[in-house]
Amino acid sequence: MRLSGHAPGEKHAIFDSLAPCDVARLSAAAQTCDLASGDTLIEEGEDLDRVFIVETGALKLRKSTRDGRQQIFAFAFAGDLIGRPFACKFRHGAYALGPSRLLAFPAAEFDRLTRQNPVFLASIARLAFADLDACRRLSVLLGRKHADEKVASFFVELARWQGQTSALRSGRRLSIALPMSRQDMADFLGLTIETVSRQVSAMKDAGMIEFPGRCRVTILDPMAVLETAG
Amino acid sequence: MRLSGHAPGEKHAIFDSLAPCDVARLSAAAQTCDLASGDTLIEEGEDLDRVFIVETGALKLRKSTRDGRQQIFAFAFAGDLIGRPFACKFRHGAYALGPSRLLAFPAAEFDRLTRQNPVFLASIARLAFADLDACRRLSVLLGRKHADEKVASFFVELARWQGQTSALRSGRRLSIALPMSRQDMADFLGLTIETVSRQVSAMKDAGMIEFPGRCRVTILDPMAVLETAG
DNA sequence: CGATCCATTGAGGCGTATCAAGGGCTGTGG
DNA sequence: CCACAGCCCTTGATACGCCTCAATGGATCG
Repeated sequence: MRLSGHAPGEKHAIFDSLAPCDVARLSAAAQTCDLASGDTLIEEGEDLDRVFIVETGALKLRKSTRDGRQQIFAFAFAGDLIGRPFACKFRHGAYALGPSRLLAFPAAEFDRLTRQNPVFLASIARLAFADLDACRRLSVLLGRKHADEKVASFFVELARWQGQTSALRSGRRLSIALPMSRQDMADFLGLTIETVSRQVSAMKDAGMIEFPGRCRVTILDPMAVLETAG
Repeated sequence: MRLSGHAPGEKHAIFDSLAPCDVARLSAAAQTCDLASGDTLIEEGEDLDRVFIVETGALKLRKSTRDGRQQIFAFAFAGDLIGRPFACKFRHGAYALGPSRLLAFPAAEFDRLTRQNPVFLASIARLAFADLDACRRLSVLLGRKHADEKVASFFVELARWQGQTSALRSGRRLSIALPMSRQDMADFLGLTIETVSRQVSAMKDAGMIEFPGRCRVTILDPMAVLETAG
């Protein structure tokens, strides 16, 4: 995986501020980590001794209550960072949605970079603020939206995660990868799998979406989806 | 307000990394901002041309849907930062819960400090990560907890906001300021005011809490509250 | 081709929202 | 100091949306 030389828009442009010697040092310390569908990358409460960059595939980030109810608050796609500096424990689990490959860096090495390279630190801070904005949007969804709005919002977010927001807003039909199960959608939206299924069927019947295959969704009427999302 | 010389634990220790000349420059640019109960500090979508530090009082941070449903995702107390670097718009409104005093700094000045002082930037990043953790806890609450668990969790968070977490976990009775209305609690918990009122009454009847006055709550049985919070 | 897992659909119940009325602070003015 | 007004807050009755439980349907993989 390239650690530098990315376009400014690309997600892991975070490494572009690094000096060549730091890139070399990081690359030397990096380990590749392959996961199969459903595999656990980290469990809630595990020591944060490594940070990860998703290279291919997708993961879900999830917290649980003591009695096993689960809430997904984010999905991680290629280029996304899992882990952070200044922390000693993961406060959430991370699980592969499908076959995925990640790069793992020692947290100590990562922390050193944040301390020595302010531009790198600024990139990390920007990521944190972006994650915060996403989580606050999720709060509005979870606290104040109805099931139909939640499911429509899910497809809007799905487009965003894959850099398709402007394509969606253009109003033209749009096909997007859907690597997560109905259960994952339910755990993200604070619903049950049955309610998600019913709402998805309703949107299908309304001609807003269709499913060319299990792992793909086509937004037939982006404007209607955006409108329903609220 | 002192901008430096704080104990490491204090919230606005973020300014402690600043050189004396930067403190002087910030102080010179700072304006005091007094709000009465219910006043608007900023509206959703407003230009982020200033950042604020809460000096006294408390505020609610809130997002709304187009049709007026509201979700509070955080409260800001003395020492808390409202605003951020690297941004051009507020994505939320901020409203005073009671008489409050804030310090306002030009965003440009604030941004300059983050660029020139890596230790200051690191403090801001730590704040962002702390806010992110809080918002993720809120996601679990909103998506997966029942009304009774939500209200109990609210009192746990209330203690946390006021630095009383360890006092709460000690198990001894504890009196905390409650500057927000039932409506604010409802808007934070994703409930209606009536449901909040019913759950609060149930906790009162169960001997878990009591109200010495409208703006104060006494946790009579911290262990029961923590247990109910889940 | 069958087994398995995931998704869909249906029936019924529960929890929270909604609608409506009454209670009790709190602050103000007589 | 008391009376009154206004605003929160509380409590009750009912409705509705989502959850739960149950069975069927359909895709994927051995």
